[in-house]
Amino acid sequence: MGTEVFVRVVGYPRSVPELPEVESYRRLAESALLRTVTSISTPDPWFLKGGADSRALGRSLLGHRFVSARRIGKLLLLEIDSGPTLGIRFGMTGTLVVDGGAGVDRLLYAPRHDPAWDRFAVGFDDGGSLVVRDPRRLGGVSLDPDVSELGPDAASITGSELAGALRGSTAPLKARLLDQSRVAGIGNLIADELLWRAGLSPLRPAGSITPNELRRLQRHLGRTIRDLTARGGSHRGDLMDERRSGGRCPRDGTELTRSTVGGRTSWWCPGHQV
DNA sequence: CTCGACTCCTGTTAGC
DNA sequence: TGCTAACAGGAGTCGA
Repeated sequence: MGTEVFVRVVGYPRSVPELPEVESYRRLAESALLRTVTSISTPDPWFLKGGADSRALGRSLLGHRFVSARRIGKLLLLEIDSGPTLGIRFGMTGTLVVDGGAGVDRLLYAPRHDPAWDRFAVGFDDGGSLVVRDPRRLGGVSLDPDVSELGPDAASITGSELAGALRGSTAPLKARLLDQSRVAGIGNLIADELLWRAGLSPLRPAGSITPNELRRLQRHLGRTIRDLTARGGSHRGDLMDERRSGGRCPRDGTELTRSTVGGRTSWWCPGHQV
């Protein structure tokens, strides 16, 4: 290969690890199953959470194999053949890299691959590797992460579970949907896309959602996650390109409103989201 | 218990 | 053109 084609990535990196991204990491991680770990790299102590220091990780991983890759919300769980389970959170900018290929979005931060962004890695006896790459260090790895605080997974939540997650709450609807202890897996981009599709204002008190609206929300939640997963990421929503100052509703042309809800920037259509 | 505000982190970008 | 401050957001903590 003589010429390196240098593709400049324009704009803010848009592929934030929400449910679709982590699900694709999970599938990728399946290619790392049943391979014996012979080395680990933990260059960033900050990235090791819940007391999972280098020594504990080495003891749990060296000579062992991952036997299953599960996901709850945005948490990836790699079960080890014996002992604790490895938990991986990707924060805002994390990606999973197995055997040198990028996980979900090769363009995220590509082509720059600062080696310092590799916060955690295991090497296999066949020469391959599993690497967690996270420029902004908001992710982390842990052993036996506490999953009891996570709500039902957004991809498979039932209507009654969703109703229970919203019932009686005075918090804004979107804030409740972003609360991982209520529903696991919804991030800021999916929340905006979902509420736009369902025609619901992010500011509505969660407990004010009527049974009809709840059914609509439930239906659009499943569809939105399926759509975005099929399209390749949470940034592929119909609303995405308009999430900016001066952006207009793709449905009715109304200028979008920007609000801060649950501490997150929210773009929504005051015309049809009520 | 619930909920909002604040904090962590650092690459990117808007604005001077 | 170069610099700086604001911004992005998942998750944990804290206080009202």
